Amino acid sequence: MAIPRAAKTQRRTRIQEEKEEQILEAALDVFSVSGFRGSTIDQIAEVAGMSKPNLLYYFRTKEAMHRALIDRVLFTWLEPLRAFNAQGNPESEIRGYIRRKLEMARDFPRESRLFANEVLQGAPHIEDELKGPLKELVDEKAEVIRTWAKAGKIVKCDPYHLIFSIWSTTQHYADFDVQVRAVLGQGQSGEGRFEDAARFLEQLFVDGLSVRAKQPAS
Amino acid sequence: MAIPRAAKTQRRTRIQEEKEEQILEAALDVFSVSGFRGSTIDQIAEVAGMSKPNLLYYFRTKEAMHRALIDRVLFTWLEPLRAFNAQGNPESEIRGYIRRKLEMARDFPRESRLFANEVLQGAPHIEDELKGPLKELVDEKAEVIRTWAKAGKIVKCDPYHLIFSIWSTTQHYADFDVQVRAVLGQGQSGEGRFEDAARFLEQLFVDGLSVRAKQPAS
DNA sequence: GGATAATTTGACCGACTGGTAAACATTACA
DNA sequence: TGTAATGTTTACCAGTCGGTCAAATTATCC
Repeated sequence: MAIPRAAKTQRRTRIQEEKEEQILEAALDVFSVSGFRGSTIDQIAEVAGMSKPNLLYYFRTKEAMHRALIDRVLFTWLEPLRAFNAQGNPESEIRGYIRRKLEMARDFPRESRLFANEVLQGAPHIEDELKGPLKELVDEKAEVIRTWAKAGKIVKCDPYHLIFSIWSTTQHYADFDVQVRAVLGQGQSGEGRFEDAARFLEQLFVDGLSVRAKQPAS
Repeated sequence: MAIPRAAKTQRRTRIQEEKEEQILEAALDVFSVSGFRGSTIDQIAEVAGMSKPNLLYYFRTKEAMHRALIDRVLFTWLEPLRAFNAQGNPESEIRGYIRRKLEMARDFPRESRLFANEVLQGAPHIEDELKGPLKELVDEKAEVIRTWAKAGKIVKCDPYHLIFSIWSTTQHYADFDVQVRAVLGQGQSGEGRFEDAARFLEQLFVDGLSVRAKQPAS
């Protein structure tokens, strides 16, 4: 009898490990483009090169595949914000955060789009994660930024909206990639656009928010 | 015989006008949440309070409904950018553009999400519009910004990425509304968040990019 | 090599999908 | 008021959906 699905002895066989990886890879391809409702198990099966019942042997439902993907992505997606260091230099911390987020948009666009699709459609599967772990992490880092501002190390601004704007500007290059390419045209659509973006965002956020280049009140 | 669907005499009856409006309103509700593939005609019919065949009497296919919506939204969505005036004062033009975009995110979030869903999923229905009219408009306005920078009225920066960052930061409040609310928590989730966002974005873009508050090279 | 467990598949199910046909109801207008 | 055009609905269709099942195949371990 076959019951497994990562049950019984907790230990997963080599095949289980490989196949689950293979399935999640395919699921990421499909979910990141069509969202949960718009994706079908058949599509994922075809991309994964396996039969549909075989997918359902490893993940009981379509929702279980999505869930597994989301959990994995959510964790790595917050890594850059977690690395945000209160003891560091404000300017280089912000610069580093932007750089890392932009690199993730470049190197893991599917993960970004999966997340964007989910939030865009009302986050029906991850509302708890947003209100819990995410909010706590942002609250913590916002406090750091506020402290820097109070100490005069950085211009005074709303830390939450600062974080939102860093999220949106960087993820834009993954989520709205088609639009960015269309507007930039054939010329600048190579990977050079990420370097241009990095330069611009650094100028906008770092130069714009650092205190040293500013007068107290114009 | 019934053939109409806005054919024959071009002139649309009162009923046609009303019903088509009613359908598009419902379609916007549904498409903006689930995207094209994830939405069903039955859902739209239920929201519209009409029978499915009745919808299909006014719009032959699901695609036709989507098309009609996209066309309408695309036009109004670009209005703020079109209003961007080369003769105006750079600072107030940018400020005004941000304000208008933010107001649209607040007042027409469904339209923003419809568009975001479409682009996110690879823009299969609007690629031509992006590469044509949109690109031309952006090219034109980018040239304006570049001129301002050359004349020293504004800090030198990549005009395309400036426009991208205004798009992304403002639309973020419509597209990622659930996330924004979750992070801000019960307290700041009222409409006040748009005022806070406006204040922050103005600070970031206007103060950050204006020349007068900056030293030439720190 | 054989028993046992793990894996894979084809056939299938009921619910739902986009869309059609044709009968029925309503409106506009002479 | 009659009638032709317009608008609406019920019943239906073929294809797809998520998911099940039992049989077949393969890996594992003694």
